[in-house]
Amino acid sequence: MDQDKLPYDKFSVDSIMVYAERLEGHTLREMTDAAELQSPNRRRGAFGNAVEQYYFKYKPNSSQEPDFPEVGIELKTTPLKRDKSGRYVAKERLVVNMIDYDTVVNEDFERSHFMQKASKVLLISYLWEKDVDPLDYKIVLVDLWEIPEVDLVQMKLDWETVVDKVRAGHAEDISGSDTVYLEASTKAADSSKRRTQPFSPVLAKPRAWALKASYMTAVENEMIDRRRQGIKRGAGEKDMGVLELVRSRFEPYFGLSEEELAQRLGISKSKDLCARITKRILGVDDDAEIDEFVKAGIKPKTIRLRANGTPKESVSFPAFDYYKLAETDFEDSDFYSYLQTKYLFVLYEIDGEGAYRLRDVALWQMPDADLPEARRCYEQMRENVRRGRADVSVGATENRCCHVRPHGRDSSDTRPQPYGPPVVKKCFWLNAHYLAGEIARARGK
DNA sequence: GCATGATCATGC
DNA sequence: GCATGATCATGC
Repeated sequence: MDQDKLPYDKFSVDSIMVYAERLEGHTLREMTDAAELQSPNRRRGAFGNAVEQYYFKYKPNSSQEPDFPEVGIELKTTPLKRDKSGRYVAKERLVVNMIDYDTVVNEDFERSHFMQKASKVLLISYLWEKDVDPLDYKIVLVDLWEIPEVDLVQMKLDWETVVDKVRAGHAEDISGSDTVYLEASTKAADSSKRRTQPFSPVLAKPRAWALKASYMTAVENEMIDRRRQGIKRGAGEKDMGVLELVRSRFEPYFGLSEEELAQRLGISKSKDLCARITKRILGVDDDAEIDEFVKAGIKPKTIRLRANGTPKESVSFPAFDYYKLAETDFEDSDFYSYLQTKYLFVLYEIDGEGAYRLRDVALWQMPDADLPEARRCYEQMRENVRRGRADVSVGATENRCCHVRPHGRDSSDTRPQPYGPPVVKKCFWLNAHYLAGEIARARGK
């Protein structure tokens, strides 16, 4: 391709951005002469390639070089979709670059390969819609993105969590659930592809640095808001990772009983006392403060522990729909998305007098290694529904991680099932015993 | 102490 | 009025 014919000055960030921003509010069909994309929807990345090839007029490459090498800018296209309430959410994580286990162990975060790739990104977000030709995706946002100061601390913690595992010779134990904003996400699901690592003979899955979807959702919405209002948000002075920030909020209240907390925070004693205490301590009423939380997609859960550290109760999720269960694969299910969520466990422990005292907080997400077991529970219940036996649950003794149990107003609160009579509402629960181990692990870190 | 069915209480 | 998070109650 003839360099002289580029419709922008490749040496000028401004020129590139002015040209790029013309895309906003339009589709590729409107803005390029691309008549068709080879087998649309078929190939992943068809949209991104088309942007590079037909709009910016350069050949897509997968080399180490930035896409705009003269100014060190990386081009990233990424899909947004609308959730039930019409808000934009990132459809997927944003993959940055492959992790080379052999070299990453010698890097430091600030000068890492990841930071080189992620430090300056021309982000193009488009609205993904089912059954729509990629040429007709509407481009929602075009902006230059750099990792915000306030996010660097957590990002670095995430990076080091992963790299430390490689340094310890345990690249095969890396899990996407280890981290908060940045994750080491698996590439190539098929088990034939495995990579060597420097400090162990064990082969590990190939992984790439990626910004989590929940993080991208926050980033993109913030950019969209900012563009709409034409204002710049001043960066705060947060110097802590999410867990440290949250813990520091809770710390003054550790050791207090529910009654003492209620009194101290001016809340009446009720069944959702713990939830309200959590809200109050987190300062949910104050938008700016919970920002960190939303960005990380973290959901609080109250758990009361017995003296031996076992939760008094299992933890429930929303009730499921029997029709939906019958026809939805595990990976596409709500249950799966609940398990892909990071939770803040707010832990109360019973004392000698039988009063529950706020003891600790811990971040938890189901480890990838346990997903197959959860999947087994899901499939077993799905099978029951397909046999017209939604009344049959999956017992806590049948599955190491989770079980199925009623979850309605009362026994008359039923839902229809596809092949049998209506059955009381049910949902998936995390086994109290499984949680005991997971909580110990999460707190041990 | 544990498994499981049943129900409560609040917010939206 | 329902969905949801949380907890109670019973039987072994």
